[in-house]
Amino acid sequence: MPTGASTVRAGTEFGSESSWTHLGADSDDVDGVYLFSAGDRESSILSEFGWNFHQEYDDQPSRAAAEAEPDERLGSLERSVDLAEGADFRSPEPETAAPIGSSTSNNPSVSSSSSEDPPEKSTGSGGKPPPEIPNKVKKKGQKRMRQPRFAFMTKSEVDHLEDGYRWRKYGQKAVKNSPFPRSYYRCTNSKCTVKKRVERSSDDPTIVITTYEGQHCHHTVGFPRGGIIAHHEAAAFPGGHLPPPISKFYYPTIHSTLLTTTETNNNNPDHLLTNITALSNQVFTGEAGDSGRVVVKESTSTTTSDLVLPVPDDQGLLGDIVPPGMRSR
DNA sequence: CGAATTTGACCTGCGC
DNA sequence: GCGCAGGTCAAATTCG
Repeated sequence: MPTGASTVRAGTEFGSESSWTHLGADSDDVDGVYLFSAGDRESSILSEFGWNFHQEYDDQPSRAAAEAEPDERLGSLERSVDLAEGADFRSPEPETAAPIGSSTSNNPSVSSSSSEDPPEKSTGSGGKPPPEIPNKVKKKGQKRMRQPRFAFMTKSEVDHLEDGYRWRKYGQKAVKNSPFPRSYYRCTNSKCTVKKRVERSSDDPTIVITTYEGQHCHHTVGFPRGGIIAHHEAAAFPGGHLPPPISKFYYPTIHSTLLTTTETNNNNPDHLLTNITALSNQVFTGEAGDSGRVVVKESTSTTTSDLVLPVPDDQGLLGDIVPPGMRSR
């Protein structure tokens, strides 16, 4: 039983408030160093990435809205979101064109795309259409709009990571060039259209790639344990309806532009190493520090900077991972 | 018995 | 237009 997470621990900050502090950036585009520390910053940081969550959540709408700074940020955000296009990580940018910058003025990509999807989803969600109403019709002439996506690469033995939401599997498909199938899940909340895809990397079977699409319109149902985290996450991701309110070590994902590879070792909880890979080919490598933070170095062809990521208490670290055999079903 | 999962079929988008 | 691959549906099956 894993306990002494010397390298990774901390948590206190998590218990209460938290936020990311931008310590500095080496380059204009690159994120600088972010420190998780106080409460308000988070929203600003989020806005840094273009996330301005203020819709539907009364919890902290004012704050989010107030601090949200659309404009410039949005650009990158949306781009990242698009880049995150999970389906195929090989294809750099599926449809970057559309959303970027277009409706950014007021609605972050998130809302813009969602506004677009709902209608489509409604019919489609159900999916597809009852035989009588071919959705082809509606699709005609209009390219299917996708909701923002976030992809996470998590090193884990478990395919389906606990993220505080309830999911219902609605399909599974064999993936080309990969011996591992891809599973499709949909949020069980009838009003929620969020979907997620889970697959294992063909390159490294130990890596689980989870792609979230859309935004939750409700709170998490709660974590198996360590509800605080869930709550916290919700805070970290304004509105809590962002796809990523997942396990603690998904923090890096707050940087929506990144793909994260988090390694969790049930045998050695002390070892929580996170590799963050930006979709833009920027490579991040990280190492757990005993200061309760994970320092992530970003290596790009042009610059290098550090990202200091918060690491929750060790207990929780593994707690969110559902051990094999413990899966809900 | 209701809910969740499995799985083959069908639909859609895209490249050739 | 055709074929391929991804995505979704929905009936059947399994599970709690």
